Amino acid sequence: MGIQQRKEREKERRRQQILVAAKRVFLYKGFSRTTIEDIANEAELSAGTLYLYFKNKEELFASLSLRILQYLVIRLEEVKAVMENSSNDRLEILKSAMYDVYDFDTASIINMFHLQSSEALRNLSEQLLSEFHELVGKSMRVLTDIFRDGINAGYFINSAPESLANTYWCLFSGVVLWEASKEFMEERKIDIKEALNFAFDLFKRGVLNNPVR
Amino acid sequence: MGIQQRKEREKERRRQQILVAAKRVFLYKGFSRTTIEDIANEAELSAGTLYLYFKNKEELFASLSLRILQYLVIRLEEVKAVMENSSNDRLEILKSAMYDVYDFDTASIINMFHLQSSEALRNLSEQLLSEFHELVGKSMRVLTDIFRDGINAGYFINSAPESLANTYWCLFSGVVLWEASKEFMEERKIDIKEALNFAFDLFKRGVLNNPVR
Amino acid sequence: MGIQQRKEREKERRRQQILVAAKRVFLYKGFSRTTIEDIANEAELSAGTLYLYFKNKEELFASLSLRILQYLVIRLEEVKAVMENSSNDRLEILKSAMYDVYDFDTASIINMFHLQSSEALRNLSEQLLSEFHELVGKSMRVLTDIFRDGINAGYFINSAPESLANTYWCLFSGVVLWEASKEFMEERKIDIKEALNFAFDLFKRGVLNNPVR
Amino acid sequence: MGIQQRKEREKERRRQQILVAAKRVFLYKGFSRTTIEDIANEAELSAGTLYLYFKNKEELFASLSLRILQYLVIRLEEVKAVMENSSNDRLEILKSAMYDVYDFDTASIINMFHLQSSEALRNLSEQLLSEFHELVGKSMRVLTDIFRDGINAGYFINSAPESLANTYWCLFSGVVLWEASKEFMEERKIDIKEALNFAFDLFKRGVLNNPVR
DNA sequence: TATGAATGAGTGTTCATTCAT
DNA sequence: AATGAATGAACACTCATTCAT
Repeated sequence: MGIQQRKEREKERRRQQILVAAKRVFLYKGFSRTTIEDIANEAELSAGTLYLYFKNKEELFASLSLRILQYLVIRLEEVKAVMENSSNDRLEILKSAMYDVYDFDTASIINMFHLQSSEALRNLSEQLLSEFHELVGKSMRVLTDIFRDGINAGYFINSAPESLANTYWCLFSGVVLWEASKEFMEERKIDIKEALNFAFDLFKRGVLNNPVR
Repeated sequence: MGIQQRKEREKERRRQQILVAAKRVFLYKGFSRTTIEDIANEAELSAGTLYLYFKNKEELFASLSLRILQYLVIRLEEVKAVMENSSNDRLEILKSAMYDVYDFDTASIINMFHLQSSEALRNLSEQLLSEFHELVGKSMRVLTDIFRDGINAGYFINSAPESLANTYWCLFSGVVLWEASKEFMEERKIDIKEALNFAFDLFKRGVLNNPVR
Repeated sequence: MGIQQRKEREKERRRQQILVAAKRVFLYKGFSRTTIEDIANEAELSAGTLYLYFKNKEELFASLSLRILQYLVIRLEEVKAVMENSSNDRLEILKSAMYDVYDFDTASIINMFHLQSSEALRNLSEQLLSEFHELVGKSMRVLTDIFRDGINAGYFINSAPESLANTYWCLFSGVVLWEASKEFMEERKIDIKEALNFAFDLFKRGVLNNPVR
Repeated sequence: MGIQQRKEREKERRRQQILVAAKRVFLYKGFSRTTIEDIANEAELSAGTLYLYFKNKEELFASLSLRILQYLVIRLEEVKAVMENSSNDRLEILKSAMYDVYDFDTASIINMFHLQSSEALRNLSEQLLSEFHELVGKSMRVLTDIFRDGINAGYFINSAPESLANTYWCLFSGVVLWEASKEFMEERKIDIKEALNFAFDLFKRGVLNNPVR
């Protein structure tokens, strides 16, 4: 039925409309200080309507983070797959994947790291927390595989791949959070990519086995 | 006035007592979910009493972060001073200073990065925010000086010292937040120092000009 | 108009379908806790549709009670009529009528007494309240007639027939409510009839003029 | 400490003040339709204050019912004790105890029967429900003992004492609820005692073994 | 100085009812 | 006639903050 499909599409569009609004408000105000009313206003809907699409505020927030994490996992798996047939600079491929994810939904990346690094995590239901944990774990495992492969291929220094993955992740989240925080404190637009670029290059210098110097 | 002084001392001691309690609770529950009552209970005082020592919840929280930042600035300045007369491994000196700060008040370091990286920052008054900003800025400037000195001395790769300082800071905060978050998610005690060590060593490999390999 | 009539019939059937569903849900959840959505689900209709058949939730609830009361009045009038030509045991006839009513729609009887005995009454519109009052009044008047007749015929003790009717009604509602409440509290099926039987027999002993003992 | 005691007394007085207000409002509006604000207004306090004395609305409501039930149990146990040494008319003693309870707190008796007979019961927490159930059970057991004793002493007809107790309780609650309901529907003051008196007398006629007629 | 009772503003969530399709 | 998305009013409950004692 065409009608059926149109309804589906509209329902999905409405969901997106709410997610977009939520993303903006959460980014600006953080989880606790954002009210359902705020989001409803931003989405030009009534507060009650939000509950037709999301069980509660927490799930609305988590949806955003989960979505970006899902995308991250997908991109990382692609990187892993590509790498096996490639002699290209592995860290460049990885970096460009991270940028993809970052560009895909910048606000959500920041929100996600806020969620990960903050008390908001303590507000999540058991269920959502474990979904979150699961996805983060998945990302870390794939990232570890990528680094393991690079070590085995002799490109990277001989070290624990888990630790490399861990450090890479920390660097990424650290830069994103810190630059976002500067953006807020100094009230000016900041180019996070530049800082990411510098950090990743430094990381590369540290991890490559026989850098051409 | 002996009496005057004793009173002062007692007042200061009471302030500390509250700060210690607050630190514990904030670490455990985060800013939003911590109630004044929680802290009062932990400090074995009544809620009203807290307001005799701190203007509000926010200031109480910020005090902790400001204190650790003040200590950080002091230690960084020492590092800077020492470095000028030293041919020792500069990054080892810096690292050991960072560990000092970390050990000095672990809970507050984590709280401070939570504050920096999260919505809590948006709760601060103009006044506190600028104090916070000021101290962070100071730290970054001294850190930048340290790296600039290292570059000039030819130890570090030729690059923008601000960017090195920035990356160093991001790495530090990234590791601390991520490990603290893992501790929460996986409900197990995690050795943050180990992760920090790995990360700093990698950073060192990346930043040294002529590493012995 | 055959079409007209068919439409009428269908409309009435739909109304019944809703009433049946509502009865079940109200019995299980009580008035306040029952949502229109609950009833709609039970009736396999949408929430909006219910408003095509009933002005609001309250009227839907009252309809059930009014229907059972109407049936009660009819049966009581039959009893009254029968009695005038009968020398049978009057209280047995009455009791069997009460059982009829009880069996006719047990859920509604309980709902009706809940309505009568509880706050729900305070929710009714002026209009519905007076309809309800009217029907209850009618029942009581017929019941009073029945007892008056029994007194005049010398079967019952000489006393105010209104009081006998009143007590009879209280006993009936008291037993029904109490047994239904036990059913809920003790989470087991209870035979209300047994308790009713005992109560009515005791009442009979009390009211008969020359009981055979 | 006198101060300590005074505080205790004031605290208790405040609790009573709230209970009195709550009782009035609940009686007038029923549980669901009564808002915390209503009670706060009636008690001339702010809504928040109520939560310093009662965990929630439900517990506030239940407190009233539990209190009257506790009193009922006490009075019934006295009746049971007295009866063993008495040849007085047992049902008169019982009746006068019931009147005592009724007079002790009429509003609460009615509220309690509303609670027992209505959906409000479904709102209670597991904990409160079982307390309620426990007290009601206790009352019924003592009442049963009283009737058993009367049967054994040959005063009452030979029948199941549980059933007598049950019927007595149903009659009591039925009369109270019905008269209270009439009071509401007909908007006039009604003498519940008169109806109770008639009902109890009829019950007595029914239950006595060798009534003087 | 310390208390803790009281406040009242704030917020997530529910749900009866409406109405465009 | 039927739908179900949208509304918005309502409400229980929390908690930072104040202030009389």
